[in-house]
Amino acid sequence: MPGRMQSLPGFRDFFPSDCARRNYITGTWRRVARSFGFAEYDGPTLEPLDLYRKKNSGGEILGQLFSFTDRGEREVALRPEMTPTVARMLIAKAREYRKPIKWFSIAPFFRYEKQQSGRLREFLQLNCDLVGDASPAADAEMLALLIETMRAFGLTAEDIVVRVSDRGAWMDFLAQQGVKDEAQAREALSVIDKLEREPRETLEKKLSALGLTLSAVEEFIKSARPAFFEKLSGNLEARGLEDFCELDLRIVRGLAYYTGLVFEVFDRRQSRRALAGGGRFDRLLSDLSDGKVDLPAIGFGLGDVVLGDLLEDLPATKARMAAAIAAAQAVDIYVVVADESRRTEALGVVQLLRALGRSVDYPLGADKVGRQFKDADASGARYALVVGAEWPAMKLKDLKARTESDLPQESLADWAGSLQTPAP
RNA sequence: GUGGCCGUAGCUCAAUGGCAGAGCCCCGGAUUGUGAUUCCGGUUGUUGCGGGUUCGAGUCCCGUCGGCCACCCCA
Repeated sequence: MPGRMQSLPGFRDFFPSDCARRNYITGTWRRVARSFGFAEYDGPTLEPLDLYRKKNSGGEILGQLFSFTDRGEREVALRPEMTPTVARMLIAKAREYRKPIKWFSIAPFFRYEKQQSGRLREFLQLNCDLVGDASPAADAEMLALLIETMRAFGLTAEDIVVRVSDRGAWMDFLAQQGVKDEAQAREALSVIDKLEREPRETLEKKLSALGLTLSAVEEFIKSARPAFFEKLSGNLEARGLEDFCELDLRIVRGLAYYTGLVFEVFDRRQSRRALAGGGRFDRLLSDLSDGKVDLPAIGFGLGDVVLGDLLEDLPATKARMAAAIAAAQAVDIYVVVADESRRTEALGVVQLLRALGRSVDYPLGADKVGRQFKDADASGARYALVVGAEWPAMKLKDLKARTESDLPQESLADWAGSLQTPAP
């Protein structure tokens, strides 16, 4: 195959079944976010490169940008994350919205990195942010939104875990240990972030350079119980969601702008990349607006790639997804034209059913009835409506129950109106 | 970006250095008013691409592109 005919590495074609799968995921995201009273927003796919050069993003993301110079000599980049965009939007119009501001977006993002399991160069992400409320209740609400989003796919507390940590507790600990400088604290957190990945000697060496010891760090992780966690647990317990959350101070996250609560969602069974991550960024808006807008905020991102892999791997979530995809691709009714001389009447039936909101398919040409029933079956239709010699009556066949009855023309609209519309 | 494994039909895969195959899918028929399961027939192709070794390469070698995995980091 000629190279130009292939999609670029890390980019996906969405054939109808892939599109149905994608819509299942994004539709579920949207439904749950709206159920929490969040409003959908979006921003440009292409942004000025400077938006990511400022200190708000982590350093690593700069090296992963799809960037180029446009025809107007502007340096631009495809967005690698939503937070800088939503921060700009919030700073521009923070005063127009009652607080707390609860916004979500579902959008494609781009990162130039070598693709592998769970990582592509273009991916979708749900971003949810709650702005203008620094209370633990706001933290709990965001965690509940994240958990409910996962639950909506059929995931349980046995499948996934939200590992919760607190950068504030870490900063207190570091200050207590004599790490006062902010740059040093950030350096220490990046070492702590690698606690499970690097050999002990390397960690010891890096920590001692900062005036810390590995044993003190490990003791803190083991025994510290930040006060906020009890409130969080209580709040989630009231919703029956406490089993999803665990305190795990090993989570610190790479991005520089996080200030307090941070969290990541993991598969409990397999070692997999994080499904979602987020945290509190109470100073970001102030920093970016030079103090003009000073609002606390908490948010998270949930990507479609690792989540999709997990949903495929678990039998229960896979079956649920397959059913949703089949339903999304099916039509409600297939009209069988059993007698070509009744095609005019059949088209009238099709037109009426569609006007009543049903999805309807039918043969464009004079196919044999057997062929039409095969097509009806393949279309996923629950019902076949046979228009033929008995007109103005029709035969109505329930393709699932394999039963058949008569349907007079005058009853058609009532019947169509009585059909159950499956939940989206 | 660095390293390892892999690349055969639309899909899943087979073929000791010796005639490129099977199943699924798709198309047609058995069946001119009844679909899940049957039976028959048909198209699957520059073996990712380019070079090399060889009488002969899907198979061995080199390069390249693509995929998977690890590192890095993260959704």
